[in-house]
Amino acid sequence: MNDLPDPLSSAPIAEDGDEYNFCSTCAFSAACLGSGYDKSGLRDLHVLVEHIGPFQEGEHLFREGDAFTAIAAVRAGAVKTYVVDADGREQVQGFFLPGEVIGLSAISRARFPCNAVALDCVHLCRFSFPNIAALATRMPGLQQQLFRLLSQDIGKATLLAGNYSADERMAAFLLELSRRYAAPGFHARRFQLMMTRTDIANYLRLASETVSRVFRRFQDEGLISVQRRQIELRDLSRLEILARSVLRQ
Amino acid sequence: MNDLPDPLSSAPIAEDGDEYNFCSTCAFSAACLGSGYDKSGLRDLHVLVEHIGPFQEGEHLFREGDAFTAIAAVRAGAVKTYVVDADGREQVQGFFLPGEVIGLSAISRARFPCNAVALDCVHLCRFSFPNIAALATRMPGLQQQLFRLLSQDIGKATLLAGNYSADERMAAFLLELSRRYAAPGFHARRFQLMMTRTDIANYLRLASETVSRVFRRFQDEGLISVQRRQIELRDLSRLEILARSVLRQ
DNA sequence: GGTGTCAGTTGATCTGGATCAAGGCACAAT
DNA sequence: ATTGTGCCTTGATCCAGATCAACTGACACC
Repeated sequence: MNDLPDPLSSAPIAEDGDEYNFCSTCAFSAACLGSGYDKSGLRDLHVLVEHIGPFQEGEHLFREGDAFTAIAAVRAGAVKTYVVDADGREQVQGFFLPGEVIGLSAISRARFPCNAVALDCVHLCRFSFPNIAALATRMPGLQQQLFRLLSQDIGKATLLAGNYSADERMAAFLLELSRRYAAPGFHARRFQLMMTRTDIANYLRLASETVSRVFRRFQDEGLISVQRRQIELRDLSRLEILARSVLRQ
Repeated sequence: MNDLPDPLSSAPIAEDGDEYNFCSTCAFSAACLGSGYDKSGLRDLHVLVEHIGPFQEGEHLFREGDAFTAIAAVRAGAVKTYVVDADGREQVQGFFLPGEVIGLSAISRARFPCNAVALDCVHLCRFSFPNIAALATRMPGLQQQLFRLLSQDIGKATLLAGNYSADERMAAFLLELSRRYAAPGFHARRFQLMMTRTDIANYLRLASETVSRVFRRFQDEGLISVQRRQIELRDLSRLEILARSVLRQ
């Protein structure tokens, strides 16, 4: 098993006698706790958070074309976003782990450009976008955080756009997952894949058979150990060499 | 030749006796002219614009790793952004035409994640990012516009991440160029490619030979007519059918 | 225990596009 | 005119990864 920090635990923030319970995975906590925040803004942010869920495995959080009203941070569980192309093939656009923010790509057209589905039991922190944008005008730290998150997603999308081999993609994918699991305190080298081989394949633009074969070869070469969905990264430095073109540093 | 609107012309904006000269291609004009803007904000935005250039063909606007201090809208000319991967191969990330904004992907790390080079004679409108962000706290319309632009770029990057054939990619590329040329008033169906076949290939993750062959085949099939870098789209509806999976609507 | 189902594996074959190789074409410098 | 020198085209061959097909293994339900 993964060693999991309790994903639903909250971090109480004492402030002048008031106390706000931000969930520990909320992506905006940092912005709010940053220096120079507006005290009443902190209260407002707390008020406009809505804890929603649980969503069961397979349940949709939103669908392509739905009106966009809110972004959401994952509190617990994992989410897959995808579109279905003209020929009915699924293109996976991304996976979202605890602490990560979903929905930023919907801002520009005010509609969700993709579907989002729970890969296991998912809890979210929901933020009305008009409200959080209004609040951001009073909290420069929050505005900065939003700009940062949006900008990060551009970079993330650019990664898998590159022209890379199956091995490079897979190594980058595993290291990326590792980094992102480690961020909120999960184990960096042993983790549970929450998606099917087919999902991974659709994300990396490979066939699922190729995913199987690369896993097998990586295991035979001592890079990883994989058993069903349990992954252990056994040779980070060789994985990093494989992934260096994709991850660029 | 393309029929070009004068790219350096300015749109004078009369406002209570004051008059500001925003260049006609400046991507923020719209935000500033939207309802509910702050009058002094308009003045401030005007002040923080810096018209820079010209950059000659081949000259770099910035390089990977450079400190990020400003975003820029293209006033005239075309820009290519790219990275060079571990094996020395160039990966083209995007092309920027008049009216489009460069540098948004640099916000999150405060450094440019790529190189930008002029493809012909380029003029820019430069906006200090700290200043424009500060101004955005007073002009909700400007903040919205920034969010929109950032969000749009996520979608743009997601497009070419998909798993598409050479024909689909090329058709989508041509239609996308057409749409983007048309936006600031250029001819939508006849235009000049400003980049080499190799650039297009690196952008679409193809070999330049493949780009040549697809052009030739598209021409033989009556979809386009191409002569050196002069392109004419001759059958938009068939191109749209080819591109429908990529462009998704 | 049987049997359905879905996820994953493994092997055999096929193919889209890459790579390799050889010219061609437009334009600049001598 | 001659000789570059990029850029582009065209043809021949190759190969990474897709596709097709058969099978396995885990788990749920009767």
